[in-house]
Amino acid sequence: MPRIASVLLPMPLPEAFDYAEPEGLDLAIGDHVTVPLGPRVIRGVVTGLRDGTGGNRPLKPVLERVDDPPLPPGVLSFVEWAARYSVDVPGWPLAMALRGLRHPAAKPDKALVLTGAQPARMTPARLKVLAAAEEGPMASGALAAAAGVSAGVVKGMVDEGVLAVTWVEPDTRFPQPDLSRPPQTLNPSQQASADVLSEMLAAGGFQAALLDGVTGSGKTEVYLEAAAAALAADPDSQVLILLPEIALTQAVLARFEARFGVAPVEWHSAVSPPRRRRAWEGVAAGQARIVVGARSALFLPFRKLRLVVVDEEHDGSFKQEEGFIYQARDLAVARAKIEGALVVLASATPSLESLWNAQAGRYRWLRLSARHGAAQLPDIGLIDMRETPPEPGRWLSPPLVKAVSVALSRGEQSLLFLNRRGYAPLVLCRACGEKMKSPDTDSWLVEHRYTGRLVCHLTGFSMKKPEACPHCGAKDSLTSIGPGVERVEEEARHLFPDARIAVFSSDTVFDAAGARALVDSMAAGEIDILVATQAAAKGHNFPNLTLVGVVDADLSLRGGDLRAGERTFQLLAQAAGRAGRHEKPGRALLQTYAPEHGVLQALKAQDRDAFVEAEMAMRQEAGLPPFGRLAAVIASGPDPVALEAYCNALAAATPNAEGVEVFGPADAPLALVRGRRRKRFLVRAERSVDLQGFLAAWRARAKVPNSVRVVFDVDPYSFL
DNA sequence: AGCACGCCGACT
DNA sequence: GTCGGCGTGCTC
Repeated sequence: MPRIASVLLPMPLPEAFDYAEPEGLDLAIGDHVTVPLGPRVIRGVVTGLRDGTGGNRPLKPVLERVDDPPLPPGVLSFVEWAARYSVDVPGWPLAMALRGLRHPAAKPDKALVLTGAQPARMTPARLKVLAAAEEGPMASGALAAAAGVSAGVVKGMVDEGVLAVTWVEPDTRFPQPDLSRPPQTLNPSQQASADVLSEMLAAGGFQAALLDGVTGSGKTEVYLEAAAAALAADPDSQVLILLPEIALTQAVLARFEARFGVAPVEWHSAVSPPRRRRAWEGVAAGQARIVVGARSALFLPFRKLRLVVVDEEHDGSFKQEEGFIYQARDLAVARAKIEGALVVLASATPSLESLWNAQAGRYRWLRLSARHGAAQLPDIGLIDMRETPPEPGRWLSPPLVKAVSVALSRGEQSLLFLNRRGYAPLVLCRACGEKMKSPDTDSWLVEHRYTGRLVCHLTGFSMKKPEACPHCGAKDSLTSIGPGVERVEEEARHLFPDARIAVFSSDTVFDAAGARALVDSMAAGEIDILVATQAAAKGHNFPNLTLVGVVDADLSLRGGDLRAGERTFQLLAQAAGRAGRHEKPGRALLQTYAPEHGVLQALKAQDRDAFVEAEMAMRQEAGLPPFGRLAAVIASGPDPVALEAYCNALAAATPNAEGVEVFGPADAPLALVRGRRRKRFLVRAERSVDLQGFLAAWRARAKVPNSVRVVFDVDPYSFL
């Protein structure tokens, strides 16, 4: 009976294509093959085999099997799962899974072996060569060096037929971890956590744990012992440690080497293609047993993955925002589930999602107690705006202004954080009290002075700021109420005319390059005061930053960007880490009208549990993650008219679904990227809703015109 | 993603 | 009169 092979190709095709299996090829699932696709020949992977022929339409045949290590079944399931989760084609995650194979396999090396023939004349030098050659095949240079003779001696023996050329496979094996090394000394808290992880490993099957402990509590030692346990339990088991790309430093790798006697296998963007090939093959062969990598290491072809650790699991860089969009922390859990492995999420400031899972008992919650002398949060002060208010029409209170000027006088940097774009969040008429609102929602229009417009951040509606009140007709009566970053910048320039001041928001920074440039400039000390909505997003490290002023702490607690509060907390925790290491102590000042509020008290008291509880309550009330689910749909294109038309069509095609709300289209966070205008929809769904199903149905309903590109982003992280 | 087929401007 | 621009549509 002839067979049909389903072949998945690393391309944006909606599904695997069927090909006829040629007689005698005897394919297996996971095999790499080449297949004809239209006029060309493409590499793909066999994902299914079944009896049959093409039927009415004859199938093209698989051309040949490619001699690369087959993809293990877990990877194929994972690829499929990841595609559905991300509402994207399976070809993209497959392409990620094949990323180690772009470089050709290592070719065999030339080596010399003894033929058994005796040399016509024996010399001391030749004797030494014979002895050295006993060790096995060796390259001629290495043989001469081993024997301590010149290359001429070796060449003479080859000419005489005493040595012959053979080809040997290059030794691409990785050295094995030394599991006989003594474990590290752990404190009781660490030991208890390590013991629990060992028990979980011993129990086997998919399980998840949250390893939760402040900086300095020794999370790394704990998961290193878990790794040792996983490796020792089974000689074929493999361990994957995921780290944020920036954390993959030599110092971190050295800790692994110190524990296991060998360097771990590295996998990140800076690894060269030949090394990637080697790592990929080592992982596929089950021979690379400890892999330390960035998020894309998740797609490696592990055969017997027993432990996955996501260190700094709260870190925003685990969210891949371009190309194939995914959240590596979430996919790590999925991969572990597929492989029946233990997944450990580790952080000093866990994401609310993970804490929620821990609270619900889905993740085993391991809390490490702080070590003596561990870094504390920075000195956090609350400024009661009722007691020390700013001057009318100003937003920086006297204590904060003083702190900034002290930092300036010491040559240190300040960050003024206000999570609000534009100049003023509200414009109203002094004469009649009318608030300027968006026509189709009830939300306030935000004044932008850079552009002179009033903008609705939810729907994208915008209008020129009118001269007269549209309601009562009074002239020059429109007043800007409240601060945005533009207004705080204006005030800072007024207060500190000589300081170097920059603004970081999506209105001043349009693309990744701009963001990079501004962050670098800040890190290099070229900015004294950074007014920012966004800079805290990805945990940048500014060594000379000693003052963080939160202009409106109440705002970041009220919502807007759902992770604002979390990031504020993480920012402060990060400043704390520095305060412990530098001679300059970090300091945070939070301006608030409600210093008695639970979240602020929790921050001031450095009580994370109280902070989390309050934050959870707010998310729950707003139906935001983890209590509800979010997705963004971003459409972009060079032609604003075509883009607008497509967005309208997409809006009209919104499937009807219970428990799902769709907002937009509005201008996207980065409204202009490389000449392409961007629009965004936001989708909010209840947890019970099949969000991916909804999005897939929606995506299928509107044909995308050529000039427009659409991206579906499940669980988005960028909001500004 | 590639690559072909398909209809409208400046050139050996 | 042709060569070629890249718009759109398909690839088992």
